[in-house]
Amino acid sequence: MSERPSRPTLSDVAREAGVGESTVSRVLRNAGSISAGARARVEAAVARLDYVPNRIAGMLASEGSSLVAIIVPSLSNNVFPKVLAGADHAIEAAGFQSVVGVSDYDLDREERLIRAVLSWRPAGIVIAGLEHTAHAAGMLRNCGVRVAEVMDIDGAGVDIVVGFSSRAVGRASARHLIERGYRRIGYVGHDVERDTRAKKRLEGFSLALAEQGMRLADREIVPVLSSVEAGRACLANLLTRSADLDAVYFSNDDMALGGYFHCLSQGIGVPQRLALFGFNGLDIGRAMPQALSTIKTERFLIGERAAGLVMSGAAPCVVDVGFKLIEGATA
Amino acid sequence: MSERPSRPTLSDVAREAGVGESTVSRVLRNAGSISAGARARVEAAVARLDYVPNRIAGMLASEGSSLVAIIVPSLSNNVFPKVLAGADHAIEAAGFQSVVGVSDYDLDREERLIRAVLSWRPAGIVIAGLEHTAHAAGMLRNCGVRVAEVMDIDGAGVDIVVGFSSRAVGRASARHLIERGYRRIGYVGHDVERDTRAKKRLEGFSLALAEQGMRLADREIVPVLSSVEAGRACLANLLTRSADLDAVYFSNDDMALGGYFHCLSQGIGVPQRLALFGFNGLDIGRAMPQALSTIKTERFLIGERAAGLVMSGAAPCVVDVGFKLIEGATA
DNA sequence: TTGAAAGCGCTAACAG
DNA sequence: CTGTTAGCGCTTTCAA
Repeated sequence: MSERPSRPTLSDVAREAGVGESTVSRVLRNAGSISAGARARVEAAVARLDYVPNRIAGMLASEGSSLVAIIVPSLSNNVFPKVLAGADHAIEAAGFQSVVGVSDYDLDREERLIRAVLSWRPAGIVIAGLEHTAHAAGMLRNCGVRVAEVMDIDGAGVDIVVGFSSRAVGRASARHLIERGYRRIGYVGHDVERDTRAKKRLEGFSLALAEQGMRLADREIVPVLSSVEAGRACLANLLTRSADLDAVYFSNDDMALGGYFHCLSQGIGVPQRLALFGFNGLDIGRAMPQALSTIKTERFLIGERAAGLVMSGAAPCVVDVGFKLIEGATA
Repeated sequence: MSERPSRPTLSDVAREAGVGESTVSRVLRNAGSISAGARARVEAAVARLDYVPNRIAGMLASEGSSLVAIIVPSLSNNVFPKVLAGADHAIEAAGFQSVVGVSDYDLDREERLIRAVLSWRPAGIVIAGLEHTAHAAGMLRNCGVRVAEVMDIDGAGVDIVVGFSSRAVGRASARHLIERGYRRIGYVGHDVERDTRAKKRLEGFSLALAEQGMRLADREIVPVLSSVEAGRACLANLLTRSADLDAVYFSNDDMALGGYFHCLSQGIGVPQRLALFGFNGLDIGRAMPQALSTIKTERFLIGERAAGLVMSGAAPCVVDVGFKLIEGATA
């Protein structure tokens, strides 16, 4: 049974430096005013003991958390890692720490995650989307912690909301295709039940078509996460059914890239024979032989802004960061 | 000055339920044995007060952390988000929480992150790579916290190491190309100074060439993060200099995909005229018109294993999860 | 400018 | 099975 040589504590430092505990605490936090001598002695002691403050104790004593929770549905494509990176960037810059949770697009799991992170008494929560279980929404509303819901502004938020309108994205996409003269438009998408933002894009898209007296000619939706492979397979299916489409709207760039690959391998001319339109504005789209026509959003910025707002205690608000239509060569 | 209606505490629950604090603590943690009646009363009180335990206090009291820190260099391509997802999966399953840090491939920043997460007294640290500043390595060694270094086993680890040999990856890649008869092989890569694993792959690759009396015919390296666009531009540059190459080894799949796009747009036949070989085994490679020849690694698994090992208090070890060469259609 | 002391909310002996 | 009682390591009055 060996004694675990537990780390030095603040009172060890105080003893070593020959000062009181509160003095050590003050120099560590740069608070109050300390004499040069005391400060020097404390700093020397800290160095000598290789002291690392225990923020757990600090948080408990001060009631002030310096953790910010980030809850995202997935890390499998580039979208949420970017949001996470942006949020973490702001969080670290503020001297806070990120605690993350991944819900796998499962709202019950998300609820459990919220409960779990709440037990860490975070300074704030950044969470993707506006849709939550009733209970989760209640917790977010009443937990006394600032929350920023990100990536979607189509709906009612609990507190701070930072994102863009998915419905507007869908509408803009449809208008672009219509303007370009496409008339027999199909849709290729992934799990619309779980990815509510993809669903909203499709709603906006359909609405804009309807405004012109048009409608989707056909659609192929697979109940899985988006992926390049899924996009390729889906477009293949769609075209066997509806060979006469002149354009396809994809649920996102990954799916669209898959569709593009299908066209390449089948010798389907893009966009003459078939136009393709995506969503996200991933960098990869710009490097394709033909730049992908898509809509770009600022995911890093959204994460950064959201985290900044929750930490700064801003008033509840809705920040629409907008989006940008990229006229590529595929539509 | 309004009173902040601070959250109910465990002693509130105890009072409400008419039991002692430790009883509440026991039912909350499922520890010891409690009478059905007491348990019921406590549970009712918890529900009535909407009580959320304060794990900050819990950690401080029990000396047992339930945070695990994950430090990665980047979240910009799919590689580390996958590792993170794997680690987080194991961490959540164990009832722990992930705290993350992103070092941006900057070792000084990484050192600061280590110091920061250490102040949270995590149960363990999962960190990418074997290379750290001297000071960071010292902290990892002496902090009394289990650490798992991931994604690389070519070098000396501090404690637990989970990954694969980048040099072996490079060697296997070279052997494959040699076997296939390629003789004028070039290299296209990204920032080798910061991405030490890419550097090790290149070393292994060059070594294997040397064993056959061969050497890289030419190389094009850009001092930026890898990206599809960088890969495309680099290959273009390389080929203007060395038009007679018959194969190119890329620092990873993103770069290789960019190279493939260049070939497509220039009508360069793959692999007849130019063979391409990548690294990572991203899903996208399988959906390309011609499947990308590459080496696949299990990133989710690596994160999961690493987190599992640090949390379970396994003995220091090196776990080589290996890799798999994927014979695609590009080389 | 400094130190002493009282907690922060919880867990972990230790008695009953 | 259950309650009482010390702390965990730090911050924060409050005096000095």
